[in-house]
Amino acid sequence: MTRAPASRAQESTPLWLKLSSYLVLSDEEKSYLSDLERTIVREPPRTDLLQQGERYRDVRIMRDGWAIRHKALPDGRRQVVNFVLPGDLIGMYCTLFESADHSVTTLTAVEVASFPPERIGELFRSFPRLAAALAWSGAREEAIVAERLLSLGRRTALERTAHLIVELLRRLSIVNMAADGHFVLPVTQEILADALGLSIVHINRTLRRLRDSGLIELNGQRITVNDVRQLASVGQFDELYLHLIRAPRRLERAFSGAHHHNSARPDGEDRAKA
Amino acid sequence: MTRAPASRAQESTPLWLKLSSYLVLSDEEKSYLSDLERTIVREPPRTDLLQQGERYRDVRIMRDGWAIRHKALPDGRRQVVNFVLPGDLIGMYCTLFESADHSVTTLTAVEVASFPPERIGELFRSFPRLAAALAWSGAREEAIVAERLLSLGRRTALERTAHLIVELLRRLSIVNMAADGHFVLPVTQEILADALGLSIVHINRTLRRLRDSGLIELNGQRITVNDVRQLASVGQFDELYLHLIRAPRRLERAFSGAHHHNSARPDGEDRAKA
DNA sequence: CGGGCCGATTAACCTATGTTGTAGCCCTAT
DNA sequence: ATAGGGCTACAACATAGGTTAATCGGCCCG
Repeated sequence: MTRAPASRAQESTPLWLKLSSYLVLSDEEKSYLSDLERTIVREPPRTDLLQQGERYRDVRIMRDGWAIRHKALPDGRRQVVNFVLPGDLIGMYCTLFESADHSVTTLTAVEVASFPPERIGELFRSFPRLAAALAWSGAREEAIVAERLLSLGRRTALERTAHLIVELLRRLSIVNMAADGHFVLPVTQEILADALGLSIVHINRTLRRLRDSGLIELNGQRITVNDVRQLASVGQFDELYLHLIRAPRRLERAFSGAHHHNSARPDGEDRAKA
Repeated sequence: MTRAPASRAQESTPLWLKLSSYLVLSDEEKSYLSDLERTIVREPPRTDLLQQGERYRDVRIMRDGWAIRHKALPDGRRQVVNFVLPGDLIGMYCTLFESADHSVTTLTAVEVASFPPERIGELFRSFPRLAAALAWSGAREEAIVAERLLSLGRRTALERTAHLIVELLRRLSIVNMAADGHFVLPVTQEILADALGLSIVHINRTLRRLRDSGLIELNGQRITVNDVRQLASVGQFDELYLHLIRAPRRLERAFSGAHHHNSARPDGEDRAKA
């Protein structure tokens, strides 16, 4: 996790890790990013970071902890749209709207950075590659929601559940929060049910089936995936939609020339992935 | 709806109509937009404009006709993610990805404009308000998908169906394609089923119930909504998620002063914005 | 030590929705 | 006009998943 190469030893934040999986960014871009994460707030579990119908203010970056993005029907039925993990942005677009159409609620204690939306404009003007990386992150978020739509519409309960577990595993490993198939899932079965469009009882049945078949193990909030490949196949998981591949060449080309790097050797950048 | 104040009388394209519902745009912005729609292609029904897994090229604007954005599982099960209506963009973000994670297929004969992705960069530099309007459009698209997720996860078949009909009615009226509650729905029941995560038989039953209760009428592809209010209430439709309200004041404020309308040249890269 | 609450678990039962199969309609092609 | 394809329609039956309700184990708190 520690990574202090140059004189100015910045930590690698989850957002940085995530964006780095897409574009190799320069030290200058890194320090701008870490400046965006300067203002940090801590919140306890079960706090609303954003409420459906509410007017919106700052953009936020999840640095540590979990949250859910969810929507509710007037009669209380609820759908979890997505999980907000470290490195994810909250309310990136809400500035464009008069009010939010979803809520964001913390599951654990969290650490979030927040900055005023004007800085997005500044970023687009001065750091086009960073801007592209952020746009990528936003587009990926939509792709995840679309894939979940496919799950709810066309996958069975077992498939959906398997699919979600593999997705979380993949997303968490990018930010170094999962190692050899196990991670902490700070989530009640009710929330899983709301994420997968199932009843709480049926999620329970489904998890039992997955456990009985030896595909996963659960001890408290720790989940262990014994055979990722097989679980992925049960869930018809195809990671294409996560777009984990580096930026396409044509895009890199579009930026070369626009990009003024002095310290960031596009080749040398040893990625301290692990 | 006609709006040709200056010498150059351009037609109002659907995209223009849609963006106008969000921001009042200048004539200059309008003519840049219509320049983007210069290259026009016509395609017959059942044509793939984009295929899952395919590498992506140009950004496209739907000018006339209907298409669907859909994803498929290896075994053929399919989910329609969204309907692409006139004024909608296709593959706006796909440039950022190596390959597309969904397909887009025409339902009717269509007319689409297409332009190379580099122009997006140009647009962001020279026409920040237009850029914001496009970003709004993209964000709204995500909001629609999230709302559909809520439908599939938590609404019953009847509710979902009612909800979708009201949504289409609203979206079409923005681009002047629906009048007093009726519009053309160029869609088979199979496609409706794939959009709502239902079987074709059950969609049939559900439409029958809606017809029997007098809420809608169907003659061929023409659908008439007799009582929008009641249909909306059946579907628990709350239009908040369509974000049809004009841009928030704070955003307008951010742009006033930033907006320089006289030089549309791509080099007008002066530090706009506050 | 004893309540009380929250979440997980399971059983028994129920229903919304899926499946299969058949029929009819309305195009268009020949 | 006839045949075939695509779509709608609907009946009969099957089942995945929902509902209700009861139990159990932690954990907090007095």
